Amino acid sequence: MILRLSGPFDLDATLCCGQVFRWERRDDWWLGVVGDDVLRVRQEGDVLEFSGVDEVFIKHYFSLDHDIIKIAEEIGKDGYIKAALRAYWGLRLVRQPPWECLVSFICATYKSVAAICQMLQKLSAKFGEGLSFEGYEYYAFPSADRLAAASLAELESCGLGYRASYVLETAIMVSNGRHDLVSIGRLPYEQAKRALLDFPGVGLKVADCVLLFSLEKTEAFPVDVWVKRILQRYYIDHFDADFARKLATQRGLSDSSYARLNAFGRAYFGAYAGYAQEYLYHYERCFANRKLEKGNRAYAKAKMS
DNA sequence: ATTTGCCCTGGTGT
DNA sequence: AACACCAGGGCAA
Repeated sequence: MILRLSGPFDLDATLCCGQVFRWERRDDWWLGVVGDDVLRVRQEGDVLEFSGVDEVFIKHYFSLDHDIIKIAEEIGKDGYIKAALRAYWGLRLVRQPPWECLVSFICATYKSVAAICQMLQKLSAKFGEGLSFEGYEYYAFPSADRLAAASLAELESCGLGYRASYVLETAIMVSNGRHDLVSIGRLPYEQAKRALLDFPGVGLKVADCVLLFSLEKTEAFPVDVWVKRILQRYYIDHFDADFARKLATQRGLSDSSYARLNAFGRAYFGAYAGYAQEYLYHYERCFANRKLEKGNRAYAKAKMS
């Protein structure tokens, strides 16, 4: 099927920016499993070609209803974010199934993206329902019920390490029906965040990722080591000297420091702070780090405000 | 209220 | 080839 895009969209950036882990490239197609559907997509200019699902699904999953131009005007507060917007223009948030998203980011702690992909792949192959699509075998992401019935050893065999018990306990909580992700998603941002913190393995950062990537809280602003670095490099003037020194010296990121950086992101970028976070994050990881030398980075900073 | 050490394991670079 | 090194945090002491 063919869909002519009416707004900016960059499929590659959208799938590579660290929000999803179960898409793979085969030739010039992207293949993914979403819920119980296997689908493939490719983009050529303003034409999106796809199969496996209908147009309504594609528009919803890739957030094609979001007005990127308006969002960019709203979050484009300075030269640095504008450069990121330019570099990956058309990057969009994906509306992921909440359960898979929750497990993904519980598994993501202290792991590289490649390792996260592998853990989720093993989990799906071991516990997920088999789905065949155009001659290949795929697996749906296992339900909470299925994972709740798994043993700790089985989960560990998927490479989860100490995350196995977090996933198991979380699966049991969801499976019991006492913690419903859809209901949590209906709460306002702060309340939904508090509710997510009940799950073992879910701290402030994981909660913000789940809120942003699957519960449609576009104001969520996850702060990981990359975002912390970005804020230190380009936005440090927005914080007092004491806090700046604290950020530079403390090893990880305490809850209070997290809360401050997170609050800044939401106050500064506004209702679509999550979009700002994704553009900044992807830009810093893929573009600024490699292609820009220190001189250019200083240049980018000089262009701010 | 904050800080510190530990958690498992696979990917990546040398 | 084998072997450090460490990664997109959370938790408990």
